[in-house]
Amino acid sequence: MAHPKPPDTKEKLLNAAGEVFAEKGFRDATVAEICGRADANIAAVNYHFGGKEALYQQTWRHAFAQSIRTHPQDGGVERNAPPEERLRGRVKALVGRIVDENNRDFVIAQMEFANPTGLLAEVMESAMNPLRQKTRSLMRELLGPDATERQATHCEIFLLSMCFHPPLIQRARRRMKGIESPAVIDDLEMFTSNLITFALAGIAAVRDNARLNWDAGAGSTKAAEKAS
Amino acid sequence: MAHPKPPDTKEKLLNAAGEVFAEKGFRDATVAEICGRADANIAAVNYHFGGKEALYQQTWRHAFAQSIRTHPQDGGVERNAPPEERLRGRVKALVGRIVDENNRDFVIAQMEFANPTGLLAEVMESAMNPLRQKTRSLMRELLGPDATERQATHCEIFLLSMCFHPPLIQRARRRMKGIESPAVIDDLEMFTSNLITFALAGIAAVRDNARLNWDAGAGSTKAAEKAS
DNA sequence: TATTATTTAAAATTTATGTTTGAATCATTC
DNA sequence: GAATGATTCAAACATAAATTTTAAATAATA
Repeated sequence: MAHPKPPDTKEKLLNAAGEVFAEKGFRDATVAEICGRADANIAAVNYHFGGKEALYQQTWRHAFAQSIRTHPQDGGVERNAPPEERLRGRVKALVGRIVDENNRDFVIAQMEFANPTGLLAEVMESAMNPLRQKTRSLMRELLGPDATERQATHCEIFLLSMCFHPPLIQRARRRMKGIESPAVIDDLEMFTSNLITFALAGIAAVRDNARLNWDAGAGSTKAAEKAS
Repeated sequence: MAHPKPPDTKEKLLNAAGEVFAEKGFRDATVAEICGRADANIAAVNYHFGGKEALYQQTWRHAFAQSIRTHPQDGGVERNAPPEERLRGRVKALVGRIVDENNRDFVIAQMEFANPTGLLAEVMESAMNPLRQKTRSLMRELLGPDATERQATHCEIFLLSMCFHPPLIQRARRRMKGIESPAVIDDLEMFTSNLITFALAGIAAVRDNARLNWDAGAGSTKAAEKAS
C-alpha cells in the first residue's frame, strides 16, 4: 500500500510554513515561499495538505504541540507543591515558551487575535482551553472561597496579560530596529521573578478585598456580589 | 484663491478609513471600500492624501487625537493628588479609551504590533512617548528610590499589559461570535477597580523587595543592582 | 515488475487594486 | 457673471500575483 520511508517533505513544509506564517501572517505568506524554504515543489502544499488553509491550521497545531513539548506547562513543579510554587512554575514555563525565539504558535495567535482569519478559532480554542482551565483552578485556589467569579476572571486575565503582552512588545521593538530598545525582558529569570512577586501580591490584595465582602472597593462602595 | 466651504470629504475619508483599517488592517483594506463608505469617488484618496499609505498614517493620527480628546489622560484627577489616585485616573482613562467601541487607534496599533507594515512606527512612537513618560515617572514615584531601573520598567509594562491585553481578548471574542463570551470586561468600573487593587499591591510588593535590596528575590538571590 | 506515492515544471485560473486622466462640476472672487 | 481654481466623477490603466491544476516523470515498495 506504499508507505515509502517518509521523505519528511511534509515535516519540512510544516516547519517552513511555521516560519513564514509567523513572519508575515496568513494572507501575506505565499505557498511559493513556503515551498521554497522547504526545498519542495510548488505543488507540494496542495498534494500534502490540500491547500493553503489546511496547511495553516495544521501548521499551528504542529507548532503549538512542539512548543508545549519544549516547555512543559508545570515548569517542573510537583503537583502537590503549594499553589504559589505551582503558579511560579506555570508562569516560568509560559513566559519561557513565548519568549523562545523558535516560538511560532504564539506569534501566529497574536496575529489571529489582532486580525482574525477565522481559520484558527476552533483549533486554538480546543488547544488552549485545557491550559486555561488549569490556570483558572489554580487562581481559585489562591483567591480563596470569598472571591467572586468575576474577580477570578479578572485576576486570571491580569496574570495572562503580564505573560503575553511584554513579549509581544519586545518582538515588535526588535523588528523596528530603528529604535535601540531598552529590552523589556533582558533577563528572563529576573523578569518572571518580578512578575510573580507582582502577581502574587495583586492576587492577595484582591483576595483580601473579597474577604471583606467588597467587590474590590473602588470609589463606589458596591454591595457584595458572590459568585453566580 | 478658492477655499470653498470644505465639503468635509477629507474628514469623511478619515473616518471611513478608520473604520476599514481597524476592521481589516492596512493590506486588506481597499481604497475602494473606504471611498465607498465615505460616499466619495474612488479618486478621492489620491486627490486628498496622495495615496493609500499617506492616508493610513493620517488616519491613525486622526483617530489617536480624537480618542485622546474623548478620554483625557489624567482621568479628571488633580495634578497634586496622591500618586495612587493619579494612577487610578490614568488607568480609568486608558482602559475606557481602549474599550470604547469607537476606538480605532488602539485596534490599528495592535495589528501594527502583531504584523507591522512599518508605516506607523514613527507616528506611533512620537504620539505615545509623552504618555509613556508620564506613566513612567508616576511609577517611579510609587516605587520609591530603592527600586532599580529594571524594576520600574517591569512594573510599567505589567501595568500597561493589564490595560492593553484584556480589551484585545474581549474584542477577539466578540468577533468570533461562535463562543458565548463570559465577557472579560462586563462592568468597566469593577474591572478597573480590580485592576488598580491588583496593580497597587503588585507595585508595593516590588517596592518592598527593592527596599530589602533584593532585585525581586527569586530562587536565586542576586546582589542588588541599583539604578544605572 | 507492477503499483502506488511522490515530485516536477509549466500552465491555467482567478482575482484585484492602486493610480491616473481628462472632462465636468462646483464655489468663490473680481 | 465670467474667470479661476478646487473638487468630483466615471472609466480605463497598469501592474501584479498567487493558488490551484495537470500531466508527465521519478522514486519506492511489494
